[in-house]
Amino acid sequence: IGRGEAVNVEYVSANPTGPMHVGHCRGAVFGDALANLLAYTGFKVTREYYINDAGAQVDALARSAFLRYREALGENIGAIPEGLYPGNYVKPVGEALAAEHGPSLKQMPESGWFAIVRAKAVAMMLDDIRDDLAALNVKHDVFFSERSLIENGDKVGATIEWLRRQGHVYEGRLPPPKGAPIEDWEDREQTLFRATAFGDDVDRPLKKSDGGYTYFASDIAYHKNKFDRGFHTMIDVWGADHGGYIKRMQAAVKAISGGKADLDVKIVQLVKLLRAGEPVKMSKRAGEFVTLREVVDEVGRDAVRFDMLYRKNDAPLDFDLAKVIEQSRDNPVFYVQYAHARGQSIFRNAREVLADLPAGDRERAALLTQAPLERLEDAGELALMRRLALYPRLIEAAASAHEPHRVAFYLYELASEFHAFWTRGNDAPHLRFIIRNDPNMTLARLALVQGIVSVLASGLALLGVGAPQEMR
RNA sequence: GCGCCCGUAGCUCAGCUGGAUAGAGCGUUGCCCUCCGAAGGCAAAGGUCGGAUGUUCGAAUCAUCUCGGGCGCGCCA
Repeated sequence: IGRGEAVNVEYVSANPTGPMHVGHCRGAVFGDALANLLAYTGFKVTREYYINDAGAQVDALARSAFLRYREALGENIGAIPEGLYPGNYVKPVGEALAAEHGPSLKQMPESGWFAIVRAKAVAMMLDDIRDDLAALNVKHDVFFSERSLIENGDKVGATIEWLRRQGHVYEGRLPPPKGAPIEDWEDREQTLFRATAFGDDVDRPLKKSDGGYTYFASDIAYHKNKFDRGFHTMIDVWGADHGGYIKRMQAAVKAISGGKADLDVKIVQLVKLLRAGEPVKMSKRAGEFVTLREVVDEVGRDAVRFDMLYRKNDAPLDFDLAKVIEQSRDNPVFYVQYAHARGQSIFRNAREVLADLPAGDRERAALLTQAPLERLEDAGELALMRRLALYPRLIEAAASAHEPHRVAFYLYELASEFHAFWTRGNDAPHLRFIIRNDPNMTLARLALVQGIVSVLASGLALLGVGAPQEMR
């Protein structure tokens, strides 16, 4: 269905100010699975990570790193001040700076060391993030730096001027917000994007009172950059707290593309982390939080990925560390993987009846295309075949709706029907997959199993979840 | 006040973009292994799809309104 159309999928919005925490992994997994799905259905997908390395937060990181640097040189720095990052993960940055520069940075004024320290800190944080993403099996093609939009020739300013020439930017005043009262509200003339002309509720500011660009302004420039690179279909994956930002970004994409590009924004809701039903406590104040890595190390990436995808993206999600490693039916990951392993075990055992059954996946599948499928007449077999036949349409629907969770549910249902039919072999031996005195029937059943195993493996691969040969 | 998301069985959630008596897991009740395929399976009970109007031959699905919950609402990203 994609017909080679270029699609840009942007996901993971972790600031490069620390390791990824659990809150990030849902968007990461969702975006990754969606990208898989689109690539599988014929789109030319570019997976993109937008690095928010231009705001005040990375400045705070730089100051935190500088303190750790002085600490690494033997200074007693005391408590990390409010507003900076107190976490221990900043220490290696300080140590690296000390090893690289010795005491020389300390002798400089802030204007001298600041850019150096910030660049080093961001680079090291980004390395951590890449490792975290790899642990989750999440891939990106492009890491795009927000800062690069400003420093390599002011692309943000250029975009604003471009929009101004189109009549979409003007200097004006905004009414004060209706919601929570703002303490230091001052009515001032500012640079505004005419978002209301494209369906938004109010025009949006592009410059801060200190003269810098708003985040929105650089985001417009970024999306214009995507459009200029040839993307007419863009998908952004954001956290729930950014919901109010959708309209203005869609308005901006319309404006910068002259209506030619389309932006779909997928919001992933919050993940509540539980252990056996009890909320997992985290103390942000101490700079401690549950990192993505801790969770992956504890329950494995298959469980994290499947569980995150076994729910609509716009519904909140409870993630129970104890439940996802349970080996039972109420754990969907296990249940689906078990079905795949069961199918594989049939192939292993079938050699007792069909000694010349090829061991290779491909060879066996080729042989089974000759199987006498007309002998599959039982209601359970027919149901399974019907289910298998739905797979291509299910994939298309999931891809065009941008809803990977449909794949997860489908796999669960397929696994369920497979387990049910398997169990009927207990009471009705003629329904077993391997029939000792009837190699032809065995062949037909193996063909059915081949279909099931192939579809399970295919679907699991789209979700980025492993399809094991046997359960341990 | 405004915008967006959600509301389906006791609980957690699906519902294939409008189609037939609304589904699954958990929980409850009752079953299926002396051994060979029980990490599994079968069955029962349980729902005015938050509510109201409307569109339609037909609505959990679309529209309007309403109630309840979540998120957001210059110069944070």
